[in-house]
Amino acid sequence: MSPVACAACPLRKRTIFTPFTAEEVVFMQKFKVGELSVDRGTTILMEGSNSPQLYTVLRGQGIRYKTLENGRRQVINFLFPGDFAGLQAGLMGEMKHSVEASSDMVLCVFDRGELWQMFRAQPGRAYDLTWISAVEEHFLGETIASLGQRDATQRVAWALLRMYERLSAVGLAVEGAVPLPFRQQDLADALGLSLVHTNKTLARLRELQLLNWRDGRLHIPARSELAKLALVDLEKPEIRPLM
Amino acid sequence: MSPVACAACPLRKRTIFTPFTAEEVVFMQKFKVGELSVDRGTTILMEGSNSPQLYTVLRGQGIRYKTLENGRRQVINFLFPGDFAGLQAGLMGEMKHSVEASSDMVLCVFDRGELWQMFRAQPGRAYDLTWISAVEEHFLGETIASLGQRDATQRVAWALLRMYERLSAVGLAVEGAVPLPFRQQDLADALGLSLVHTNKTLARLRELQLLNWRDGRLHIPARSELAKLALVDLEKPEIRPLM
DNA sequence: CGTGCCATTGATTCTAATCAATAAAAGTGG
DNA sequence: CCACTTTTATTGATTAGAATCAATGGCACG
Repeated sequence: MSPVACAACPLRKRTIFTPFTAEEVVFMQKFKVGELSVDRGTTILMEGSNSPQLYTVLRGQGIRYKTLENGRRQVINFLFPGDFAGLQAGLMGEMKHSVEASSDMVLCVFDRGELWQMFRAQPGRAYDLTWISAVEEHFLGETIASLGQRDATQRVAWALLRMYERLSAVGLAVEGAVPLPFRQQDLADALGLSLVHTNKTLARLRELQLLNWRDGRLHIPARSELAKLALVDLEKPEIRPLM
Repeated sequence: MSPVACAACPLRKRTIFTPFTAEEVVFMQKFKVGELSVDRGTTILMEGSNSPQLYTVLRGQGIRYKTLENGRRQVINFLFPGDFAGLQAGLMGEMKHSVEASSDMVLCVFDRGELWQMFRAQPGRAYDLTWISAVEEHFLGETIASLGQRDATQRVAWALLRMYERLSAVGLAVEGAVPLPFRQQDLADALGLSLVHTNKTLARLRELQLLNWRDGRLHIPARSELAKLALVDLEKPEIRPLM
């Protein structure tokens, strides 16, 4: 498929993203050096590597994870359309986690070498990038709070509700369901739970009619019920910039 | 005490921080609008508030935490000399966590209104700010991995070792010990453990002669032993900018 | 000298991990 | 297209690590 022009970017229309000026669209079009299409299962960025590229997810979903000395894997978070990846390598010289595609994906590719130029010539875009980073920090803080303070049921409810809301915000909800290509093992590794316990917890939430995740689709019949259980405030979604 | 001139900043000499150019020192001196001295126990930033100020910790230590719907508290991380605070309010309009002083503290104060000016006039400093944010993201990712994949003993060892290294890097180690003003409850809330279990875990690590935290001082007799237990790679410290 | 905060220790309970086995799908190669 | 392997999901039985409950001691402070 031919690359999506920034002027016609389907994500930019979504209200969770802050608007671009015409000038910014022009700049981003220059900044964008191409598109990367990968199959499900592909490693896009590798922990410890020093990728020359930065990415914005255009289509598909993935995971960010890191591996500990003892071999255990922690999924840091999930990657959805509109998410930015590769900043760590861009600024700190190497990735501190890996990124893998959980479905087929398409990513906008930016040249890391141009990053400094962006800071000089486009302070507005630089500001937005910092903002993106601050939003990311915020979400990681939420995750820490979940792992530290929520029990298994609340954690699973919290994670799936969050993903449901995020995917809805980029227009992927169809009849109360969103596509969710992850494995139960991925969720377990994200929440610090064993696979077995995650499975049993999902079964319980399904019994309670609070959610139904099967065949790669997540159905949530009653958002607010699930939100109550998950101790989530169904606030208006966090508005943030898109890169 | 009279304010510290940026030119004479004691932190800037530390090798964990990237060097400033002479021009940057001049700019920071203008950007710095004053100093804030607070007593132990003071709330510096409040979750949900929209502070007009940004801070860099000059002296003392604190905690960042958030409170869940169920009243439980999660300590997101600890604040040490050189750490930057308030960016979330600066960019997203409100703080997503609170910041409290765990010892008496002195902070450099910057005017949030000047932030945008910094992005326009000092792309290098803007770049550094994004870098700081990326480093923060990295550490939060590490924390997530700890909460998700390490058991109680490893978590306590990991956290205390990390704090020891960080405090050493800013010159606070004296005879194998660093000042650590936190309560056991703070550590418990940071690691997602109960106070009782944290206390018992500390006692066990003390028996093993791996660490000794008492009277506000943390002694670590054999760093590498503790690192092995904590599954920590005693790499060279992460170099990062100072704001 | 009482009150409150923080640290410590023992006893008990329970959530989630581990172990084990099977079922259901999805690829793979001849 | 069908045997065969691999991956992913499900369920039951047992164990273990950490939470909760409960009580005490040491200190600082008004």
